[in-house]
Amino acid sequence: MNLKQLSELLGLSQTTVSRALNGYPEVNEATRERVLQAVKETGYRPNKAAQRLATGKAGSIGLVMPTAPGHQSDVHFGEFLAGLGEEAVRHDFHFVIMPADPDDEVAALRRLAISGNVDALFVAYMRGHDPRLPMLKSLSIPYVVHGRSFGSEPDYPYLDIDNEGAFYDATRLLLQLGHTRFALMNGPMHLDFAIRRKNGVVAALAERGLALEEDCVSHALMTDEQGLLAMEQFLQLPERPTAILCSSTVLALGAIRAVNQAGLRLGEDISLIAHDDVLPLLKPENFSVPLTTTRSSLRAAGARIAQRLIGTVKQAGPFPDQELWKTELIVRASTGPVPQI
Amino acid sequence: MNLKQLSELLGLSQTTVSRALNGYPEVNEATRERVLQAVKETGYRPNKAAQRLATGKAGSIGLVMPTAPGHQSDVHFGEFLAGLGEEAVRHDFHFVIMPADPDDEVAALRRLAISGNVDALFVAYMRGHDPRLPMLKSLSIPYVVHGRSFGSEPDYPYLDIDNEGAFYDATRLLLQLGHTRFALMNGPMHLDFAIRRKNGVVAALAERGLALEEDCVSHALMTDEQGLLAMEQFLQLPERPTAILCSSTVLALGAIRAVNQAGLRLGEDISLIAHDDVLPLLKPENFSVPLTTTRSSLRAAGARIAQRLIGTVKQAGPFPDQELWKTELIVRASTGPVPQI
DNA sequence: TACATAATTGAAAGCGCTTTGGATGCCCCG
DNA sequence: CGGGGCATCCAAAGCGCTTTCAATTATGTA
Repeated sequence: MNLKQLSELLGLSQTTVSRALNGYPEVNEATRERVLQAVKETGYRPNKAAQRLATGKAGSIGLVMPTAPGHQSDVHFGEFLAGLGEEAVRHDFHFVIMPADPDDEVAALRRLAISGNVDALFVAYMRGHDPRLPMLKSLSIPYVVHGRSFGSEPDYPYLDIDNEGAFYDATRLLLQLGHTRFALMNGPMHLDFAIRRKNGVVAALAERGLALEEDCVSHALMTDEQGLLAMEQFLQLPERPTAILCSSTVLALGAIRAVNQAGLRLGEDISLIAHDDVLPLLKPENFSVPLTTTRSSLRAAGARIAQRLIGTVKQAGPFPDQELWKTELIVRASTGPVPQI
Repeated sequence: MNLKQLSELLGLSQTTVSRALNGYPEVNEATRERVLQAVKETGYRPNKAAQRLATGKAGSIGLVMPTAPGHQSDVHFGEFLAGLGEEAVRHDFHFVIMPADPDDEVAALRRLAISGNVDALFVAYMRGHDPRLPMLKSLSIPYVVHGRSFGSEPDYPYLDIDNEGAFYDATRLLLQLGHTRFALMNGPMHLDFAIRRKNGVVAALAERGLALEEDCVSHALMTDEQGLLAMEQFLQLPERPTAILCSSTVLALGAIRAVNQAGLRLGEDISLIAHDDVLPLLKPENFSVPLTTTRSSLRAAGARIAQRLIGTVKQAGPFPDQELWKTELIVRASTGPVPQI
């Protein structure tokens, strides 16, 4: 059933039927009723491809999903998508997800943008000097970046959390508790948030004349396995750190295992603060020793970005181009005063 | 830059350019070269919407993502998507994800199918007598179901794991270890896999003349919180179960916390077997007491389903309509002989 | 009553691509 | 030397929708 058939059935022109369906005012209410009724009876649905071709609007936002046979799927991805979806469903928007080899992201994003398949793009996993940025600027499709790109002029639309501030605050708390030996379990070094978090730690330490030693920093994928390995390394250092900053609750999971296996007590021998993306799976308050965290909801960020993206496409008022969300520092039991030796 | 412009630039007809691009044989090799060269220089990309309208092929597979403000995002979803993506990227397929309120899934799926936006559908989270099945059958779009629907004639294309067999085997192992008091921590009761897993347990117990008491079964969302709660319930029963079957490693996470909090030792006082979907985040071998599991990779299932879906769309040979994957029973340290009292 | 104005409806022209059904020119063979 | 066969190429007709421009009818006013 297509528009033509439907309009013939009703004895109307395609024009009128189309207008009736799309809520244009210049159509008689009685006629509109008749059309709506017929739609209900026939189950007619407009062909999206045709609609898109005619209007240029796709009703969809596009994103690239890095994927490859060996590639760890990212727990955060699902949660973020849920946030996007929460908002998208209200506007009858959908997502076009282009899976792409992590090495091919720039090209994949480009293909997606030019395909005409999407109205707007969402971009994440930002790196320093991210090459996608100049490419996006040269295109004329709206986009919002989740995160930022260190080293690039911040003149692109983004939503980010204050990573530097979060880790600065966390470090200060630990300093106030008397800790002096710090370690940082970070995400992959090339990612923007990792750079900023490290800067936050370094800045807070510097205020006390302390430095962050190279062997007290790990950069790794955010899995619990890597957390375990990194913590094991830290625990073997001659000057074992007593304060750990951790870029994810997932890393913390492994780290805590290492702490336990070493016979140490979390919150007493070792203090740990992790960044919490509010993954439903891993609630810091549910850890056997509840975790002190810097918190910012990934899901909320997703919803907000969807709102901006969709709003822009629908030309619903201007949105702030740059947003920087503060994180909350929530103190639980994994932090305590530095142990007396 | 569109086809028309490109062809004018080349002094060729749209027909020829289109053919050159799509690999048709009736075009001079020299001409094809010229076209390809021009494409490279101009950066021309065909408009997907137009292509789709003309061919009816979208190069995409569609899925519905249940989502709502309160709705827990499912850890398994991301992993499954990664599996789909792994295969899709090879064929330049993408996904169209329609977020939908969980109560609106049937309608959402229908909209998605009729939209012309997708070539094939993927369907999951099957329930008993699932209403989506008759709807899908009435449409003429290819689809593959992940899981099955208890109570419906199994004449639809699916890929499922042998849930009943998995839990039957797991239960038998525990029986052999001498356990007689069993409990089952299951997923939501209306979901197909939950029904089958329960059946598996019941069947194995029945062979020994044992029954599964009602208060030894929990049905809940598969989060660690629910795992904790369910286990706490079990531990308070007058005849405390010594053998626990668990539908997910996520549930197990919470369950083990409850076990520890009660001062019991996993693998000694309490034996536990969990089903492992091979989530990268939660490796059973990394639990403080490594978990005995029934294993089946969600990611592999995703990849296989994508393969079938894309293969069907591309008419690349016939695929088996029904596939039932066996699970592996992997014994680790969370199971042991029944404790002597 | 006559005419300007508002309310409805339609015909037809795209949107950018694929594909059918010819054309055109060239080579080869009888 | 004429026509069949082949290699190339093209004009134009859709695919199913939106939207411009124009036509028709109903309404109101002087």
